[in-house]
Amino acid sequence: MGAASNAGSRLPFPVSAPRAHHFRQARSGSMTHRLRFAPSPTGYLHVGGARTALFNWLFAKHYGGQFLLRVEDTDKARSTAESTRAIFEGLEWLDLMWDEEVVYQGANLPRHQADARTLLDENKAYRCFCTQAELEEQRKLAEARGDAFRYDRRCDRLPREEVARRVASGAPFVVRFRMPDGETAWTDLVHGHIAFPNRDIGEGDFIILRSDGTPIYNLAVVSDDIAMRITLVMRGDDHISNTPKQILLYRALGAPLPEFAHLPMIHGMDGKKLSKRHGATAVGDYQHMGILPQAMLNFLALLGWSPGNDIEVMTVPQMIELFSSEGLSRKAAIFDTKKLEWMNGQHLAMTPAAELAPRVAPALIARGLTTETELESRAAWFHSLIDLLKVRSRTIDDIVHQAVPYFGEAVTYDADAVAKQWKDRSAVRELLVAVRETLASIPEWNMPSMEHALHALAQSRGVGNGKVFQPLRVALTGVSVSPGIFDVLLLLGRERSLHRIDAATAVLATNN
RNA sequence: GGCGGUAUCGUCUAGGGGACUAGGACGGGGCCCUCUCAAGGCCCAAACACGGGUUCGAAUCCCGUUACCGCUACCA
Repeated sequence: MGAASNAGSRLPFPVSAPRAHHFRQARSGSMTHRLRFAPSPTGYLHVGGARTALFNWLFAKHYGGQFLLRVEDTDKARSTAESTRAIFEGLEWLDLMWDEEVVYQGANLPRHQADARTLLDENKAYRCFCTQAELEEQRKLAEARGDAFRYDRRCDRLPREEVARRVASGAPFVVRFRMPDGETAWTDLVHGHIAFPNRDIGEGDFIILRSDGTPIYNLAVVSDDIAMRITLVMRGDDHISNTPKQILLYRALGAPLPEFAHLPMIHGMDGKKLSKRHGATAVGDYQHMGILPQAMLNFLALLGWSPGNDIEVMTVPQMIELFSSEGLSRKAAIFDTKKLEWMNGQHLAMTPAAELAPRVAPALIARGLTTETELESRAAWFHSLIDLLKVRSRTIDDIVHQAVPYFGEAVTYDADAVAKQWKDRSAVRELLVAVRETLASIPEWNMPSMEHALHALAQSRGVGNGKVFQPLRVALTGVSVSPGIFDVLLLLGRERSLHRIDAATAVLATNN
């Protein structure tokens, strides 16, 4: 439909009215939203993470508010500086920029400990001296009985003096949060009402502080989200079962509850969670494949969100305009690179050559085909080359590949093209000599002159245009696929075109 | 095992009780355009997981089953 043709301009449709279900409506009003993307730096920026970041960012842009970035580097064993940098680079490439200073969770250790201390002081948490070995034993026992393991609170029953004695003696302990009775529920922006009976939350009184004094994920997250005044926690739905624990922590800490939105996961083509096995899963992989960031964003946005009205190809401003938390889906999506490539082709076609040039040029230069100065001196020519190639490409790499014949003096003849189009070598040679003569004699090197001359030539020989154009195409480019023959002639220019035809006839003169 | 979540063409999805002969897109097949390749246009194949309800009427609401996914750590 009209999506592609309209994508570059204004929105060709009215934005549909909000749906009736109030739980799908984002909180509105004068308050300003604060959202965050909180990756742990244990690898590259994954497409799933990128999509989570995108939705957080879109929400902030559409509804108004801040998009923040927090690096969850509390897992010292797995966190690395390289990963942190890779995440920044991925986000920067996608242009998903954050509004405030990056927060490093590891730097907030004192506050995390203070929050645990508060909970301890208010008797909402207690010290547990059980060792991991003991706990493991209890788990095994529970499993043998066919029961779900739940911590039996034995340390919560320790007399005050005993706890004091053990602490004084330096016995290691963790801090456990005391799970209250009842039920914990919330209204999820994508799932609606979700409730957990408290007795089913995890293994009972969960640990919030390790024996080395560092916080467990759920405490660190809640402490930081409170400190950052986050109003909407939007993250993968693998966190649904963490949410009741976190809600309990907010309440215990006396902090206002944010809203929650749990996004569906992204799976590989086999329906399983995306992993290395599925090939490229890092956004950097796609950057290097020649995918445009706006196409990546567009594709990712459609995985788990739909603007309705059969709209698919959108610019970033259009995505912001159309974004709505009501269009979020609950179903896990499969990452299909075929559609990503198509999407990229759409974006390539609608992106001006001037904007594409800085992405194409480095690859051309790296291949030794040209230099920066040459490209700069022939900017208009370079742009028209890109315009001709972008519509027949799905990635930047495709453009680069197809651009090869337009640089340098010599052409490399593709064996298949030669075999097919230059089958009768002497006849083709004779034809090309005639073509050369015709082109050499046209008054001006422009489209109408060339068209007129070459059509006349074909007609006089009683053959179809293709019979002339295809052998010529091979002579000019070395391949049998290219933009229209007159565009090629124009791109190459009179001198180089004629030279290449001469070179081809010379080659054809030799037997093989 | 327990708890939670999800279920529409192969894939992304529209759908919110009657407008459904279930729409669009990718991919696949065909045709048109045409100097090749793209792009574009047209056409075809292709889905409501299953079983019960509720209702005059269910893809849509309820229950169950099944399947898949997630969580079930002193990981995040």
